Order: sequence, then structure tokens, then C-alpha cells
Amino acid sequence: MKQPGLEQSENIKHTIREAGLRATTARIATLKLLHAATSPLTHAEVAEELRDLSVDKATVFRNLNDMASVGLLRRTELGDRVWRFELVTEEGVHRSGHPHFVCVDCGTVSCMDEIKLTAGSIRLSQEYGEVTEILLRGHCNDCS
Amino acid sequence: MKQPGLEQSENIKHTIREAGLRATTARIATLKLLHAATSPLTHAEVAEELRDLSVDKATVFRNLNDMASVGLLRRTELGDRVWRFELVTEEGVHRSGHPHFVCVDCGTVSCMDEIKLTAGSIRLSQEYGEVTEILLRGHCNDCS
DNA sequence: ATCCGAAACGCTATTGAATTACAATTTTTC
DNA sequence: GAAAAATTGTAATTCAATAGCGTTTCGGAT
Repeated sequence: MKQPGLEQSENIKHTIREAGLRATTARIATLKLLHAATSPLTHAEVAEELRDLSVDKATVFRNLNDMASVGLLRRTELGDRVWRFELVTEEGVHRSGHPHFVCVDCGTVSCMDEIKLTAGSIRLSQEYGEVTEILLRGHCNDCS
Repeated sequence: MKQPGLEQSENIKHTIREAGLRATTARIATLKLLHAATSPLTHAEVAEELRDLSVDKATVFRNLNDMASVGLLRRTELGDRVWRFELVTEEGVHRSGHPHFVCVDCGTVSCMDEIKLTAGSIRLSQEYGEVTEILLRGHCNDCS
């Protein structure tokens, strides 16, 4: 009989190390939490959940930011001055710089892969600069 | 010879009163400032400009928020946990939200008035939801 | 398996935008 | 011009987020 929890931990460890970070218990727990979550979580929410493991708030902040900066997580701001974090899945292909749609109500981030804003972006680049991220905010169909 | 400054003040006074607020010097100065600005201004920027008139920071905060809540200003959050305010003009393009370009290096915000993402947005709305804000991030021409 | 340097942690203090309490002042209306 | 109500100044406060620093832990090399 397999032990799914253990196997998941090993996968997560591997993922963290692949990203160039050390696989600490706090980081593993953070990723597990975000993996189970159905919407982006705030610093405070993650810190609350990890308090049982006696993980300090500052550590949670640092880990979330660090993992976001290496591409494991996506950091979004919904308009209430609070950062929210969600897992960047393998198949999500966050790399290629496609637009994102963020629901300001539930925080869900949708990747608009198929939308072609490329031509417009190129035209914009000459006027304003190099566009690295396109973000649309609004109320998603589930929330409105 | 007309006095354009005075006339503008009278118009602004009228606008403020129409919105149901009292036309105080701080509010008039704030609207004049935002009228002359080419991009949204932060609380801090407005407060800095109004310091000569010995207007307190708290007053600037309150006035900006109050005028935003009655529809004279638009309050936006561009991802750096700082509110920015811009004029909502009666006739202009500013009526409906226009895209913003934010330089991730220097923080400068540009209003992309002339860019027409409207058609695309309408099309997107059916797929994802109601788009209320369009934001582009990147490196502006001065920084790259 | 043990060692060691770098990375990460816990704790505490600090920043900075934004908000609030309350008394004093200004604006509007009569 | 005077009274009522809205607005302001001052100072204190909140809260997310960040930074300093000594200690601990991780992970590759011996």
C-alpha cells in the first residue's frame, strides 16, 4: 500500500530543489497548502495554517516571496493591498507571457492563452516600452 | 482679458458642489492638480504638492477618498500597494477606464488613452467576465 | 556518516501607506 | 452676519510587509 502523503512530499521536495531552493519543512507545508487550496491564499492565511508547525510569520513571508520569484508561485494583488499566492502548475505555462485575468472577488487567476494581444503589444512597445506582463482585472463569470 | 485660473476655479467649485461636497481650498487644489496631471497620482504625490498650502496629509487622504466615492475621481491599485487617483472627466475618454502602463523599474504610470482595447474587452467579457481594468507592466523607454 | 559553508529560520524592530479620534476651524445656508 | 454641519489639523494607530541579526538547518563534499 502506497503512502500518498509521503510520495507527494517527495515530489514537492524535488520541485523545490529544481527551482534552486532548499526543501525545508516550512516550504513543503506551504506548497502542500497551496496545492489543496481552491483559490489564492494571503500571507496571513498561510501563516495561520502553518502556526501549528511553529513557523514564524516572517519566514512565511520570505518563503512565499522567494518561491514566487523563482516561478513556483504566482503573486497577485486584487486591489485591497494584500498579496495573494497560488501554485503555478506545470501545464499552466506561465512562462510565455500571456495575459492573465484576475477576478477581484475570488482572486482566481485565469491564463488567457488563446487571446492574441501580441500584435497590439508590439505596437505598444514602441510607444511605452517593453511590455512584460498584461493583466486584466474584473469580475469573473462565477462571481458576477 | 479673461482670467483662466479664476474661471477654472469656479468651474471646479461647481463640480464639487454638484457632487454633494463642499468646495474647500484643499479640494479645489487637488482637482486642479489632477486636471493638469498626465497620469494618476498617489496620495503622497498630491500631499507633497499641497504642502505649500499647509494642507495636512490626512486631509489629502480623506479628500481623495471622498471625491473618489462620489465619482469625481477614479481610485486604482496598480500592484504596488499604493492607491492612485485620476480625474473622471465628463466628456473624455477617461469616462470609461483606459489601460495603464506601469514601469516596474521607476514606477511611472502612463495612461494609454488612445489605445483601443474596447472591442477585445467586449469579446473577452463573454469568456472570462466583466473586465474593469487593464494593466500592462514592463520597462519603460527611459529605463530600458 | 560527518563536516562545513551557505541558505534559511526565529525573533524583534521597523517601515510606510492608510485610517481614525477628537477638538478646532471653515463652508454653506438662512 | 450667525448657526449648524461639514471639513480640517494634529497626533496616535492600524496593519501588511520588510529588514537586521544571531542561530539553526540543509545539502554537497570529504
